[in-house]
Amino acid sequence: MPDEQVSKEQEIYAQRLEKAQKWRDAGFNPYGNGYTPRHLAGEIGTRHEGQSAEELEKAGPPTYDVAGRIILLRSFGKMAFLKLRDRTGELQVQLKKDVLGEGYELLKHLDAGDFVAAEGPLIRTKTGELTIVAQRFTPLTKSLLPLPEKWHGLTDVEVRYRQRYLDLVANPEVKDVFLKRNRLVRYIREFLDARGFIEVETPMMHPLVSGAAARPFVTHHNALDIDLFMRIAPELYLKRLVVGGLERVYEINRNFRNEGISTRHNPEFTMLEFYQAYATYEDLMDLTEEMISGAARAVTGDTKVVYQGQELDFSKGWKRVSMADAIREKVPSLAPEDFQDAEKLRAVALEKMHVQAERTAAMTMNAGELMGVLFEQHAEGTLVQPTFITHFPTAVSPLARRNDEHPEITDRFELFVAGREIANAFSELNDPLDQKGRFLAQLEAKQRGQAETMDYDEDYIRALEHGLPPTAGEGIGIDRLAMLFTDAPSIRDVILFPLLKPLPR
RNA sequence: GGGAGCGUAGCUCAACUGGCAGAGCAAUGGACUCUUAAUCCAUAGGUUGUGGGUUCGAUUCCCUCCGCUCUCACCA
Repeated sequence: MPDEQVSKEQEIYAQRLEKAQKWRDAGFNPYGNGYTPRHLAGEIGTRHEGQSAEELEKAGPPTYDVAGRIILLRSFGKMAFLKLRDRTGELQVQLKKDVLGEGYELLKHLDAGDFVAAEGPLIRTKTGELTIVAQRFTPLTKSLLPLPEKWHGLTDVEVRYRQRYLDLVANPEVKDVFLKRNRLVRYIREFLDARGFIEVETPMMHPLVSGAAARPFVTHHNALDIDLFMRIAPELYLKRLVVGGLERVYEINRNFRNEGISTRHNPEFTMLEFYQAYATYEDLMDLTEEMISGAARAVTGDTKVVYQGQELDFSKGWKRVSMADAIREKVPSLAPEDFQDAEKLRAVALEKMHVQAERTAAMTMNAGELMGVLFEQHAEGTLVQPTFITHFPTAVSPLARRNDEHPEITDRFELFVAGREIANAFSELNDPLDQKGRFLAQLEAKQRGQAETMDYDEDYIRALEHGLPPTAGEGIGIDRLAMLFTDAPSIRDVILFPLLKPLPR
């Protein structure tokens, strides 16, 4: 590294190291520990919100002791204002030479980004801002790197995701997103706990690929010398627990799918899955309305939520439409009986397929699979308001119970909002012989070249043979729900550390 | 993986048709005891993502590679 060519960042770094030394010279460890502030910025602000300068003065100004990061620093020679931020809010601190005496010299060695503590009486300044006049001032942690610019903040999305800590400092609204996400998850836990569900944790590393149609990550255990799959879904484990008598269980945890990344897909994402014995998929539609409309209110304050410019109404009474009807609404040429006719469905599906690989795959699909394709092609994206789509083909529902009247469809629904799948639920298939056949059909689909298929899970069949009570289960994508409630255009905005390609070196 | 776009100072952004790389904030030195993007004076800060090519001359045009964004495919 050439000595003459010192970058700006290195220059600031060196300057700040020197300032840290000045702290030490003044008797303060720039990386010390053990200071416990007695008050919080936000609480002070709330408590004295309505009080004028005179009222504060008359009552005898209360003394407060706060600590936080300096996010703004303005010096006027013999006086300076700092703005401190802690976890509850921001508060201005005034440093005065005539109050602090020698201690005021430390000001020269402060930067925006440093952590400090200040103690003193609370006043209102001439411009009306609540301000602690520091009588005691304690530097706590020296920051060696400069903060992003105060006015424009940090907008480079790559830096925002890679260095989320900087994003949180520079863009306070980011914190609100994750507070809302936290409120969402807490609401769901309280909702399910109140209904007698118990929260469990099932394996993340699976010997088999099961529970969903997706490509897995493969990992290896050294001591056992076996390959394992990062789970794509917890489904089969949770249902084993229902077999064991845990009649209402849920898990909120990560799933991993080795697929593309987009504004709606992160390789690891958070799913709620819950299972309720003696319930049907129709019961779960009611429960889902209750839970999600309640969550909308708990998180945003209203059941009407504006997402990317369009109002979504989560008030109960959502539309319930069969998949066939949803397709027929967009493709009127299809008659109800056509959904048994693979050739007819294929002809319609091919109209919208232009990639050769896609067309080739369509050639071997059966009627049920083609119906799924047609739904995605024509209907899915148009479902803006919360809508339950029901009666999924059995061919694309390997774990769902067949409908009693129509065995080619299942007792299943998915919830769509803003054109996206948010939830997937069904009455569980608890007939072990039928389940065997469905697993075999998955193997057959794999033979045909479908990459996303489930393995045959012998132990799961054995569990079913011991008896799974009539049960309904559901999975809800927490990240996507969080997107809707925080008006986030990208899933990366609701995941603290989304997966990015590592930078070279 | 395909397509489109982007990458300039620590941050936010300029630089016309190819002609001396600039501003604001941040930084440094100075003035200032009530600021709210404080103000004023001065100073410093760059291998224009990387590597190559065209050209008298490249931030600008072409190609390689790296990263990001959007989009299609896959999926939730």
